[in-house]
Amino acid sequence: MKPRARRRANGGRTKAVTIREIAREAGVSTATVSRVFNQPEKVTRKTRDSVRVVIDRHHYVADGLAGGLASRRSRTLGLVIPTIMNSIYAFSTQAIQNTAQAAGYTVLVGVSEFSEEQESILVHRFLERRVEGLVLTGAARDEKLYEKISRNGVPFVITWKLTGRGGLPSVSFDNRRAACAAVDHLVALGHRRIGLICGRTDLNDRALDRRRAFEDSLRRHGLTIDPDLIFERDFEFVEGRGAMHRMLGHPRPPTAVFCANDIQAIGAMMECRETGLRVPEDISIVGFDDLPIAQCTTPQLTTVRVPAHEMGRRAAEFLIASIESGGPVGRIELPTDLIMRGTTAPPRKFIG
Amino acid sequence: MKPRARRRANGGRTKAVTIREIAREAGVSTATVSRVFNQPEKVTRKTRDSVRVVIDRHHYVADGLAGGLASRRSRTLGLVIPTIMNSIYAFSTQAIQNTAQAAGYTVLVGVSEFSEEQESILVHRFLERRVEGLVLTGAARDEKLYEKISRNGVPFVITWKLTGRGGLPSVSFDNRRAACAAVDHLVALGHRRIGLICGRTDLNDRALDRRRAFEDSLRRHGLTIDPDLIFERDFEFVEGRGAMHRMLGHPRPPTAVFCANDIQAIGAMMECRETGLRVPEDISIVGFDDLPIAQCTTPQLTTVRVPAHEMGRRAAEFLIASIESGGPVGRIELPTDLIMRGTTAPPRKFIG
DNA sequence: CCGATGAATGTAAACGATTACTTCTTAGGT
DNA sequence: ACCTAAGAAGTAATCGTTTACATTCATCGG
Repeated sequence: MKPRARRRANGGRTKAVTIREIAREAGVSTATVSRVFNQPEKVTRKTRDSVRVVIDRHHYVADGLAGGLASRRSRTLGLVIPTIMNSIYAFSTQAIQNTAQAAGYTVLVGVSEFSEEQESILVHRFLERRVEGLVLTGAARDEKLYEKISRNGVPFVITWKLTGRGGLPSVSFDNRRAACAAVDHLVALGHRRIGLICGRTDLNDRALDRRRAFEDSLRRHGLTIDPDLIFERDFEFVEGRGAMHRMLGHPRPPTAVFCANDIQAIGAMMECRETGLRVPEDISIVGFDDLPIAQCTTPQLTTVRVPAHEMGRRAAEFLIASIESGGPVGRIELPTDLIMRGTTAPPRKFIG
Repeated sequence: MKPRARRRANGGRTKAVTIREIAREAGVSTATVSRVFNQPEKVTRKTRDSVRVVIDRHHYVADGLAGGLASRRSRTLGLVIPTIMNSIYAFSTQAIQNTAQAAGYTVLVGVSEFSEEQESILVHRFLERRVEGLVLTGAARDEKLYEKISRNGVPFVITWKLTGRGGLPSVSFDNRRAACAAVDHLVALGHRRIGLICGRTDLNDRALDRRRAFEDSLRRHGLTIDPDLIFERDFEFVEGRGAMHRMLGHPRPPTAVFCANDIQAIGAMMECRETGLRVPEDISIVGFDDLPIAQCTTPQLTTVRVPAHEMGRRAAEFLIASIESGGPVGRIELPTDLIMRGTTAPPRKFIG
């Protein structure tokens, strides 16, 4: 007859008070207490106040798990982003959070670290938590995951990557179109030998789109694509810097470099400065994202502005509308802008 | 007799399959299905496999709300950070996520935007979701919130701010000690007129600690504290830049500036460069945080390295240990390092 | 061959809310 | 004074799991 261990999972901390206890002490039914929270207008002021007193006295917090189970609503959205380290995702995440919060939803954020497996695990966890909608980043994932999400009746929307018409739902700008604008700008300035620094295209379909656009644009203008001038690296200043270092070591270095994100672009600029090259006189650089820091470099970075904030907001709005109306999620294309600042100019020979 | 609307909250999307249905189709009891998920070793391989087949066929995902309710475990941690925009929080958040995930917990991230009210709302939501532990940022909040958290039996730990011994639980470095090291360094180099750029101390007790340490250090060295050289600004490059601009416009500008975070420090450096001032020959700058970008500026930024990653990891470990043992959370002080790089040097007059 | 042992599985009572329905009040119209 | 309608509050079934306890069954030492 060993003494039954009383310690529960929460370590003996007691959390006894339930809606029943509140109801008892307030002298009402549990239904009334529930109404005080969810439809206060249906309860007399007098009753409401007396219930609230008891609630406050106990610091009572209703159990959302039980509530969600009973009401079949979790008021939760799931968001999967590839990394939390690149601040560009912070903008869309922020926007989603704000929009969701305003509509009474909470956002679960998951970081996949560019791993499809990780992502799949996160989605599964979100589904377990009965998220009512899902915001995904990019579209590169096994068909089965979409199947699983759908089978569980959860609407979703893809961001940061525009899906084809009639395909999966998405709210995004077009990576190809945006990257194309950047490269075209360099070509228009007279550059003929252009390098590329981008993310790893095997892990990141946005990077792939941008690389493809880069190559297409070069081809379209009749320029050669030199694999020696294409670098796929992680999103770190040092990686951009390292890539630029190798590019400058090339026997025929480029006169311009398109960096598919600002982090790498700034790393590349740093390397140029270190090497004694002037930007844009000796070499032009275009970034992508338009992070706040792009305006703080010297010279200021020419870059592609992506509507991260608006994308997040509209994706969330779209999803919430779908949840509440039961309708399908559609497809929205957002525009991007090439912001011409100080890191691009015609190549040397064109000036002299 | 209007036709009863069938549309449910999820918009008619059907999610019918429950553990009961799985059990029925697999020809076992719900208990066995539950065990296949939670204690697979207690189920025969044969049974297990046949249950798994049914699960896969239906893309069945167990309802975590019901599970959590029944088991009284949510396997969830709550994390409140002031902003998602400053990447320094990304490091600790990342570490917390990883640690939690490895231990089987999911992290709910809430962004308070430096608002105490927002924070209070987030904590309430987390409590509703039955988080088993809470990681807070800073210690400046109404006593009642701690009371509420405790009354709900949830252990918590404070990060980014070291609490007094015997007080609230925390895992952090000491902001004052760290800031002090930075200022002492400048004084040791011979600087006598030193400026400060920091966050808004009315919203941010970490910024307050750093400002206090700055003032204490100056006082200790017998230097005057000139309010004209103290700027409290938001964490943006442009804000650091603006503050530096005003500082340089002062009739007696400082020979060194301590920036209580790297973002503002880099903004300040940019302004110096723009004005034609050389760093560190004309003016010294010390940052705080040691963001990756600090190594990519020219010259590299002298700054205080904070153990963001380790802090996150240990805070999560500490919390999880407390959850699982039922013991209290304690207090851990982590060390910081002053990383001397290229933005600090003796003031002009000391060289000549 | 028997009872004990232990592993595998089943039974059914929680878990703590929500909410469709029912009951009870009260006010107003006639 | 009576009937009705609307508003307030209560009753109790339900949500989909987990898990303590019960049951079944095969194995094994004696």
